[in-house]
Amino acid sequence: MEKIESKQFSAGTKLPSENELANRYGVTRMTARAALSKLEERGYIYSKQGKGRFLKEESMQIQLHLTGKVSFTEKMEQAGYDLETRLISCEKIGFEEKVYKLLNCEPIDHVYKVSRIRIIDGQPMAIHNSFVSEKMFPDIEKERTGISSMFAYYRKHGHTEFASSKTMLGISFPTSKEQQLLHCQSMVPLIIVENDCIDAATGEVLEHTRILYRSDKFKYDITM
Amino acid sequence: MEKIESKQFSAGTKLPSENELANRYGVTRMTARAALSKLEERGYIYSKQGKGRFLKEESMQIQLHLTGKVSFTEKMEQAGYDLETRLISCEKIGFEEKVYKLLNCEPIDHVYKVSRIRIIDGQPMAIHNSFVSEKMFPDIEKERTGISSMFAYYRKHGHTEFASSKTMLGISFPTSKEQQLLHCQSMVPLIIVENDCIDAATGEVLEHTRILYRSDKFKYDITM
DNA sequence: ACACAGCCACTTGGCAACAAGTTAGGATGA
DNA sequence: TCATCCTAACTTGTTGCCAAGTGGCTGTGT
Repeated sequence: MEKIESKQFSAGTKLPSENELANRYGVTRMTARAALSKLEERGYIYSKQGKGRFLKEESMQIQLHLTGKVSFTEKMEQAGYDLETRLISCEKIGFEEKVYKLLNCEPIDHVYKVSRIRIIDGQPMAIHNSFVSEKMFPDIEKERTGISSMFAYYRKHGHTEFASSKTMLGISFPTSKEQQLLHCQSMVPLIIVENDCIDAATGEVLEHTRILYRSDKFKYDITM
Repeated sequence: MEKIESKQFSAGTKLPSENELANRYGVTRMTARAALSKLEERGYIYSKQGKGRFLKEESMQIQLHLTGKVSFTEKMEQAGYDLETRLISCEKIGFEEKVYKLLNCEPIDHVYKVSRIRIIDGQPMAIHNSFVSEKMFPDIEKERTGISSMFAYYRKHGHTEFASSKTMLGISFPTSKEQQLLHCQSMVPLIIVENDCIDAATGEVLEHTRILYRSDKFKYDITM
């Protein structure tokens, strides 16, 4: 039904009005409205009352090697992007069986969630969540505001070599909070990548990470 | 706004009616309707006029190692799933610069698109598109109906060892045709994996593949 | 006591009229 | 001639009412 949009014009060109689309395709205005709303929720167009609907400019897609060992920061700086990482929150979380198990924690242990947002060329692109146990890093509560790079933080605690566990990829949609942080609509899929960071020397699990990427901003390279 | 659904009941439990939701959250019925429609388009719920809205049963997610070298068929049979692959179409395509370039073809050459659907335990899960040049396989037109496994077809033509090129991953939404084939709603994201299959001996590009996975049916393992 | 028809309350689906914002053009007046 | 205001014709946004489908309850006749 919304095959009209596949013609893919560019820039801020104006779309036909609801009534025009309805007449042209022999449907009611409500049907045309629903189709256009879908496009709006996917982030392809925007609408202004009294004016019309317009195509958003297509933002470039950044190529990202998902399976690599290099850190996100290094990848982006190496590719010449202006990356800023901002701390959103660092809070104790309630009991989550999955995370606790991965960190070898009991229900009475405390686990912190360190949330940071990745901003590239002024655009928020991903949310990086690190789950860290207080058991492993007792000073996490005090250090909370000063954390910029997790790797730097771990090095300060004597961990030098890192390894990665099995990494899983899934798709989800942003919560309203995540929509605000990422400046995106409710129907923009997020790519969720989860794995653990392990101290290569001792085998200890340092953190569990859950990264939420805006699926429309990246082209993911998963070559082995 | 649709945070109510995150409570995640299970099975075919009935949801509160539009009016009840509207009253409870102090919004209009249209707003509640819009939120519920989103959930319906994502494939989480279904609605019956006169009865109400109900949760769909959550279908299991199949774990799939995306970066592996083993073929999809082998992966699934090894894991004990009942996999059926059905040929949808095998047609000449118009000129597409990207595909033609990858296959080392000129605009006058003919390229075929072999479309097959992967059905696991009776449920359509993925669409597998192979782009093959007539230059490389002159009998493709005649063989079109008899193709079940692409690898078997290539072996018949003397190619024995295969390699894979760079593999790219992206997200998209299904066209109405793809919705029919995959039995899914319009807002179910598809994971698109693209790469080339190369004859390891000669280095020739045999095919370009574009696989469309239903994102809600798989958990993807991208461990290196 | 039981069968059945009709009615009512509830559900989702759909539509039509209205509201609100924008723009362009023409009438009016200095 | 030019500035200003008003109106009309568009756009999207919102509201309310009615249609259609379902199930349960009740009254009525046998």
